[in-house]
Amino acid sequence: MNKVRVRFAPSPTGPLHIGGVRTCLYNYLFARQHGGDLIFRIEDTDSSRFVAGAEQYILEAFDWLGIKFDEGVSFGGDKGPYRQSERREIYKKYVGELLDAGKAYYAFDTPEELEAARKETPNFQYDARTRGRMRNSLTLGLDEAKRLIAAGEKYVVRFLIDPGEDVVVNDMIRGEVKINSSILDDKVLYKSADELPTYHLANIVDDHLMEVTHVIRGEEWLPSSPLHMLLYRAFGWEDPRFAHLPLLLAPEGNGKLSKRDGDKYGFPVFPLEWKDPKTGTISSGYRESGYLPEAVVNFLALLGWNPGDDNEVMTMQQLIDTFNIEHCSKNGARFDVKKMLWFNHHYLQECDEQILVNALQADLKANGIAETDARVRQIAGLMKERVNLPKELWEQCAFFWQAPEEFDAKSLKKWWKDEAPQYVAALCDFLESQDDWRGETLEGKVMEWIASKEWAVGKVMNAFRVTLVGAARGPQIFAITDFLGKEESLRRARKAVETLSV
RNA sequence: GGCGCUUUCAUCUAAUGGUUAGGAUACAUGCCUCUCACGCAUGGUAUACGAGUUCGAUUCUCGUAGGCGCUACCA
Repeated sequence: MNKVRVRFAPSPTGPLHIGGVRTCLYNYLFARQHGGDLIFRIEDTDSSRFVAGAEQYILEAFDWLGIKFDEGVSFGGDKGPYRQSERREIYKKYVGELLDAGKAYYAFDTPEELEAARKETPNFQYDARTRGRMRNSLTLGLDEAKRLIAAGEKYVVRFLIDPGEDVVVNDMIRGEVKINSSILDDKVLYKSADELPTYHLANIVDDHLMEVTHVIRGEEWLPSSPLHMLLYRAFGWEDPRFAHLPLLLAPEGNGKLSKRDGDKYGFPVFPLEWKDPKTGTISSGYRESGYLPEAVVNFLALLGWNPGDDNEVMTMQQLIDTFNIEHCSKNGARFDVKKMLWFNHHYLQECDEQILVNALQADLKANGIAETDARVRQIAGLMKERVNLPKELWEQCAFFWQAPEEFDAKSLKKWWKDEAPQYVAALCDFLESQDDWRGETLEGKVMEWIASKEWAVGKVMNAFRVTLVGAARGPQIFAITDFLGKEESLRRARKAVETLSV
């Protein structure tokens, strides 16, 4: 039994899509649970779509998420180089092999000629039926082809596909998928223009040379997997096992999850924030939006797979232990923003509070407030169960630093009834006489006092709360007075009695 | 258009040739309680449709419909 080796092989054309993150996560889980290797390969065979910084971005994203590679670009290994643009000579050799064996041929058709052919023939496909009338080494003859190449004419190498054969792909998730070779066109394997192969050739050669045992990728690759099978066969290589993962779908409506959906529904579709180097457009990222990596990983893992029992909250190690690729669902999964938030809320409760402190400090600074970490930590601990994202903290707890200027209409209607002003005024007088302002002691005193008056606790306390907070919300009231201190608490309460009774 | 994949609550999903079709999120209600939130409890909502096989189908087969993907000198 060979060692399990899988790879994640993105194209550096921009920020990594969250769907790609999930694909990589599944590869990682699969590799880890089998004691195998995860390889990081860069598929930059399309020189025209290369985006600077994308590779670094992808690396940083996985580092943040806690997904570790064993081998590949920036990780080393003895099967490199791991950047396809650095493997030109390797691909040339294998393209030559196919050419020599008559399993591939040179084609000289220009993009314009191909365009014309498509226009002329509906559903034009470069294949057994049409290659005979195109400009290629089959119609021109090999000598003429060689002459054209020597004369510097641009060409591509196409894979010669024999029609009428059923190719069976044995998918670990879907079982046997049968596709007839007639529907495949003579795929371009290599282009002389940039001396690079296309994805199809590079991916087969690399997977073979890097001894990849399992190809776990998105469902969009399923239709071209028979082509890949045929390529393995043409080289006489053993093909790896395949698993085609269901796609991530937009939260509503049609299609797969796209960048637009993120804008539309207000959630990130990228792990990290990305600034487009050309347009300067900024796309939000999970990290910068305040999502915790554990939450993102946990949520993503469950989008298309589940452990078979009722467990949902799982650590990376638990995911590794229970992951089962054959248990993946076959149908596309809609991205549920609400559940993502729920996971984040959950992990926020047990995360390092310094994360919350930092987030809140940033907003305090932005509002010109200087505060010690210790006091901010006190509030963060009080407020975290009320938020899904750290950035919601400030709007939820700004009243700790800013006395209310306006009062929530609904809260007033419910709690600021006729007797309210006199309750609060009397309470203020009582509080004025208290020397021990610590929350715990104050609470007992106040409760006693309210009881002695035979007033309803709720009516008094909520009226008081509204004067302090500006609304009927927030944590335990003596936690608030504790933080505000005697002077500020009384100032707020008295002022509110004044303004609200006018 | 062609080819392929797919179809269980609103969403992610579990399960089985015989179950009251389970869980989670969301939603609603109740409890807790000085409010909000948390937590706890409860509740409603699902096997796309039509045939066939079978004593029995949500499960197996076929068809229909819907969804999705691919159909480039992109990956």
